[in-house]
Parts: sequence; structure tokens; C-alpha cells
Amino acid sequence: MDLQKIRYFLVLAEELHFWRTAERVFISQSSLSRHMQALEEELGIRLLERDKRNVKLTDAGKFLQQQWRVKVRELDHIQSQAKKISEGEAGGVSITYPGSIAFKFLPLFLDNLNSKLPNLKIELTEPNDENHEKLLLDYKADLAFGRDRITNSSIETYKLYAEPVCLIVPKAHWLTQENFVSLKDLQSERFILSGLHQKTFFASFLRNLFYNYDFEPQVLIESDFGGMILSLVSKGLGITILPSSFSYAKAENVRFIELDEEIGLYMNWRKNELNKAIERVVECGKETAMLYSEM
Amino acid sequence: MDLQKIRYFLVLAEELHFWRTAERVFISQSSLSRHMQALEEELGIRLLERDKRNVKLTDAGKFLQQQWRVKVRELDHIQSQAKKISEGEAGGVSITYPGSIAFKFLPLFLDNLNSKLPNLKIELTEPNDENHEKLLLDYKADLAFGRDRITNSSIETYKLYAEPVCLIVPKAHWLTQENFVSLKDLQSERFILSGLHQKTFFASFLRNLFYNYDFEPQVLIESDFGGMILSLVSKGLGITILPSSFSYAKAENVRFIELDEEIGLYMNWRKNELNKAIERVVECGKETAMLYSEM
DNA sequence: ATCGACTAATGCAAAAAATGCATTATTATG
DNA sequence: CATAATAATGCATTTTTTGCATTAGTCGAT
Repeated sequence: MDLQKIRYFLVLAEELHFWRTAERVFISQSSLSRHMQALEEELGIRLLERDKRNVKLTDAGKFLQQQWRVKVRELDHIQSQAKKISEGEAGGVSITYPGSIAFKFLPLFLDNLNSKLPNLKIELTEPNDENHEKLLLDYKADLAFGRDRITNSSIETYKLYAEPVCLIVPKAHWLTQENFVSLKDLQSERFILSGLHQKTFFASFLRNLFYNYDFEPQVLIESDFGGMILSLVSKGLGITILPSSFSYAKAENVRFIELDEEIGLYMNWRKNELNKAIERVVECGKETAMLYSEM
Repeated sequence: MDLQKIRYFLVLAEELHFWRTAERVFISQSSLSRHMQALEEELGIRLLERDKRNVKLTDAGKFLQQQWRVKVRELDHIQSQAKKISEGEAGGVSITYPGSIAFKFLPLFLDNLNSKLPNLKIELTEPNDENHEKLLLDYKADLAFGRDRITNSSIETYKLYAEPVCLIVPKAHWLTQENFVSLKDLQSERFILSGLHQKTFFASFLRNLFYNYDFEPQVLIESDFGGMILSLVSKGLGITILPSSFSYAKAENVRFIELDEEIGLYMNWRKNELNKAIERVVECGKETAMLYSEM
């Protein structure tokens, strides 16, 4: 069975019109017609109800449209992943990262990486839901920087460094590193936090933090995007808690106050990976962490 | 890209020998050789390292073997599901069920179903892990009988009936329906239970039960298979708790003592299902439940 | 070093499949 | 009833696939 036929079918299932479809896929109407006949024949399944004027999908056709659409995408994705493996250091890796490292560690890392493997194509994404584990296992990502260690037997993990978590207040705020005693004193403050209800590691870290200090913060605004939070704080709309990495974001009019708590940065990637470029990228990550820690 | 080529590749990736592979797939060696060349060409990916004497997979080849193997299976499965839809009431449905209903409700249901839809092919499985939800969503099952209601927006659920949960003891045991007061009196008894650590609904039901009566049972033996548990009880190896349905299993030498707790039986299936036979099967299930309740 | 056995690739001719044009057959519309 | 629309089909042409026979490397035994 030819995948091409399936692709044609998927277009036809959208268009429901042989001529337009034929045009869209650059073959003649007659060829398309015969492709569809052949496909139905091969499967032994009626896919289309044709009267001489209209085309519509049978139930089985609708089902196969839904299912095939997904699988064809997956097959394409698999192929592009295989290509990356095939091309090794001239290929590519796709990397996910938390927003906090975008200002210092990540640029340092990319710079380092680029000088070591100048031909490697790099694809960066900052995932919203931080489900790194799934992204790695589905080959949507090859290397995931994250705030937590993934515990999965087919994923390798490495701690790069730890950094303090900071309370961030507007410059004009009464609180300073010197007069800061405990989070408990901030019960009446308004917080801007990244979605506490979320399942990300940082969200659960925060929940836990407030739980330990035994109070519920007044959350004024929620945002997943650290840069946004920072800018709201600088506008005096509230205070927040973020990893100290954000101090490199050059936000104006804010003050960072270090807490006792620390948060780690981890690097996660698939074990037994066939894409050999990734090993090199991992090495480079470890090296960058050294560099970073010494700065 | 022809799926057939991929199938050939998967065989070749196992055999690593063109002649043997060609024989296994009933084509000539030359044809196979050219198929593999064409496949590599199309993908732009080297799959095989050939010297004149040996064949082995490249890294990309290994990757594609792993991934394609899965996807090809999935595509086949999709196709067979489409076939069932296409054939309607002359097609088939696959049904999962918990062991407890195998003695009375299920035979009644199947009998009823068979008289209503005599051409329908039925595939029965008793899943170990009871992850009905996933089975339904992956189209591994079309209708799932289970002890819990699945709450998923694309799954429809219907309560068939509720039945008491029973304590089951050997005939010679001192405990009877009359002298039974509370589970608490059974702290010193030895239990044979279905794996309490499991994630099945019945396991969590049991955990909850013991939690409410505020004691931890002494679990002597664990088994997932109700029939086995029953036979162990009849041999005097311990006592157990199971849905009262098991009383239809005609186990010798055991006594059932009804508890106050009840447990339901639910029927779950996909919403907006294209396989029209399933609607009829569902109806039939509801009808059977009426019948069953009146008996 | 030489020979023979083994194995993947290739030249070639025959067979099969796909393609597009022109045409047909059917149906909806005015 | 004429017309426009549209999917299927006959047919000649082109492209692809197939298997046989052969070639060309490679390994191992002598």
C-alpha cells in the first residue's frame, strides 16, 4: 500500500472534490480517481460514497481520515528524526529549555556548542507544559534542560548546577536583602506567580515553599512567562519568586532578594541514543556548566 | 513511499541477509535489492551498510526499524478497525470484562447479543491491568465492562447494576452471615486478595474498605485471578472479599457473607463511535442488565 | 597465492502499473 | 429539455517493477 495514496486520500477527504484535489496534488483527475479505487480495493473497504455529482466519506472513511492523519504525521516525524541521526554532527538536535536560563546559561551554552560543532543545526523550544519526559520519549526533543530530574529508566539525567531562588520586588519596595527575615512576613503582599495549579516542577516547588511557610499567597496575576512577570513587578504590580537566573534579564527597577532555598538545573536526554551528535552536545552542556559555575 | 518496502525492510533488518529475506517475502533477491535502494533513495537516508559479504544496519536504520515496527503494527490495527466499521453488524466488536461477571452476567449478555446480532463477531479479553480507558481510546477495545465509571469526555458510561461485596470463607469457618458483625473482627484472619498495590478500581476499593474499618489485613497470598482466589479459599488457605457475582462460580466448600458495601458494574464505550454495531451492542447490554436485575 | 563458495549489485527484456487525454455517463439546475 | 458539473473509463504512452542470468567483490580453506 502506497503512503502516497493515503496522502491523496487525506486531501480528498478534506476537499471532497476530485478535480480540486487532483489539482492540489498535481496529478490528473483520472489518476486520482484510479488511485482511490485502488486504495479501496487493497483495503477491501469502501471509503467514499460517490454519486455522479457528490463525494462524501463513509464512516470507515471518516475513521481512517482521523487515524491516518495522525499516523502520517508521526511517520514524517520519524523520518526527519532518522535524517538527523543519519547526518550526525552535520544534522540537528532539538533542545527545550526553561525561560529562566535564556539570559545567561543558554547563550553561553549555544556559543560554546557553535564553536565545537559549527555544522550542527539547533532547534530551540520553550515548552509551556514542561512535560519534558514525554517530549523526549516521543522524539519531539533530543535534549531537555529543566528544573527537575526526570526519573525514567530510558532517560539519562545530569545536574548542571544549583542556584538560589529569589524574591523579586520593585526598587521602591520596603523589603531589602538586609531587612528580610522570613517569607511569613509577606502574607499581606500581592504576588505575581507562574500558574500554581500547573503541573510544572517550578509550580510544585512554589506550592511546597508556601506550604512550608504555612501560608497561602495572595496571587494577583498568574503568568507562565518569566519575562512578563518580571516586567509586571518592575511596574510595581506585585512581587514574585523566581530563580536567581532572572537577574541576568536586565530588568529595570527591581531588586532581587536571595532566599535560602535552592533550585537545580538539570539536563535530560535519551539513553542509548543513536544520534551521535547528542553525546557531543551533552558533553558541551557539562562543560558549559563548569564555566558558568566559575563565573 | 510504499509501505510494502517498509515491510520488506523490517524483515531484512531482522534477517540481515538479502537471499533469505527475499525468500521469506516471496520476491527475487534482485527485486529486494532494488527495493532497498529505492527506499534509501526516497528517504535520502542510508539504511544498510553492505560490503560484498555482509549486511548490517546503520544507526538510522536501527532507529527506523524500531519506530517503523511499531507504526506498521498500528497502521494494521487501524485498518482492521476500519474494516469492522465498514462491515457494521456483520463486522465485529471487541469487549473487555472483569472476571467477576464471567459466570452469570456475561454469558447472559452474550446469549442475548447472539440472538439479536447473529452475524456479529465478538472478541473477548479479560485485561490484567484494567486500564479500560486507554484500551478504548487506542481502539484496542470497543466496549469495556468494568467496576468503575470512566470519566473522560470522549467516553460514554452507563451503570448496569450494583451488587453487594461479599466476604468469602471456607464452609468450615466459624463466621456466618448471622454471627457476622464487623470487618474489624477479622484482624487476625489471613486474607487472600487481589493485589492491593495495583491501580485497578477493585484494589483501591479494597484499600479504602480496610482504611474505613481502620485496619491492615494480613495478606497471605495475592492473586489477580478471582477463580484462583476462590479455589484457595475453598482449600481453607484463607478468606477473601469479592463481588457477590462470584457466587455463581459454583465453588465448592465456601460460604458467601454479604457486606453492606456495594460495588457497581459499568459499561463504557467511545462517544460518537462510527462503528454502528456498537450502539446495538450497548442497547443489548442495557437490556441484559434489566433482565439480570429481575432474576 | 589460488580457488571456490557466497552474496549483493546490475544489465536486460518482459510484464505490470501509472499517467493523462479525450470521452462517456450520470445528475442537478434553470 | 438543454446545460453545466463531475466522477468514471477506454486507450495509447510512459514509467516502474520484476526475475533471470551474470558480474564483481569478499571470505576462508588449502
